[in-house]
Amino acid sequence: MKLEKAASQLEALGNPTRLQLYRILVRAGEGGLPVGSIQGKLDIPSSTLSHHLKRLVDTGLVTQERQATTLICRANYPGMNALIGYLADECCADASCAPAVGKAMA
Amino acid sequence: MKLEKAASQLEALGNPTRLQLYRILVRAGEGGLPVGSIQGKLDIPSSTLSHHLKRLVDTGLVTQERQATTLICRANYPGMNALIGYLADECCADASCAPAVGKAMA
DNA sequence: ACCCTATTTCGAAAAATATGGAAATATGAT
DNA sequence: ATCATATTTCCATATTTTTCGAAATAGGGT
Repeated sequence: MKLEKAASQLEALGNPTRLQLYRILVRAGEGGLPVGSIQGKLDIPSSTLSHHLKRLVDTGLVTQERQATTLICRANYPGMNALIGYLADECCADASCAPAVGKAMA
Repeated sequence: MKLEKAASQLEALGNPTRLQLYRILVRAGEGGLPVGSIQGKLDIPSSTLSHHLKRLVDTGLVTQERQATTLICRANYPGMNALIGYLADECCADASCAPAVGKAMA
C-alpha cells in the first residue's frame, strides 16, 4: 500500500462522524445498510451524510450497491485489513515492537 | 479506547507529511531521533515540522525527551498498538472478518 | 405522464488545517 | 555576558474541510 493511499484512508477515518459511520457499517456486517438507515442512526442531514459517505467510498473503505431506489453501503473489510496491515508493518518495520498485533518478528 | 481519541489519532496520521514523519520515527526505533535530524530527512521548514510534530505528540502517538538543546522524538508504540487494536476490534465487532490481523474469533 | 421516496449535487458560509517567515525561547559553550 | 544552535511560538495567508438548505437526479409505482 502506498503512503498516499494510507494517509487518505486514515484521514477519512479521522473524523468522528465518519468513524462512527464506518463503525455502524462494520457492525452491520456483510448485509450492509441503506443510506437512509444510516441517517436514522446518525441523525444528520442527508446532504452531510452523503458527503461523508462519498469520502469513505472514494478512499475505498466502503462500497455501495444500488437496489432499486435504495443504496446499500457496506464496509470494505479487505480495504480495512490492508490499512491495518500497513500500520502494523510500519510499526514493526525495523523496530522492536513487542505487543504488536499478529505480526511475526521479521 | 474512546472513539474521539481514535479519530484524533487517525486524523493525525491522515496527513502525508505526518504519516511520513511518523514512519521515520518508527523506523528510528527506541532510540528516537532529534527534531533536527527529522528535518533533514523531510526537508520542510522547522516551523512547519514543529506544528506537525506537536500534533502527533498531542494525540499521544509520539513522545519527546529533552537532551540538552536537542529534543529526542520517539514513536509511541503502545499508543499505535492501541489504535490498531481499536481498528481491528471495530472491524471484527460482530461481522465476519476472515483475514483479520491477529484477532481471535470472538 | 405524474408522483413518491431515496439520495446526490449545488451553492455558500463558517471553521479548521497547512504552511512558513520572523521573532522568541531554551540550553549550553566560551 | 555573549554567542551559537535547536526548537517553538507568533502571525498571517492560502487551502481544505465541514456543514446543510435547496434544488436536482434516480428509480420505481400508478
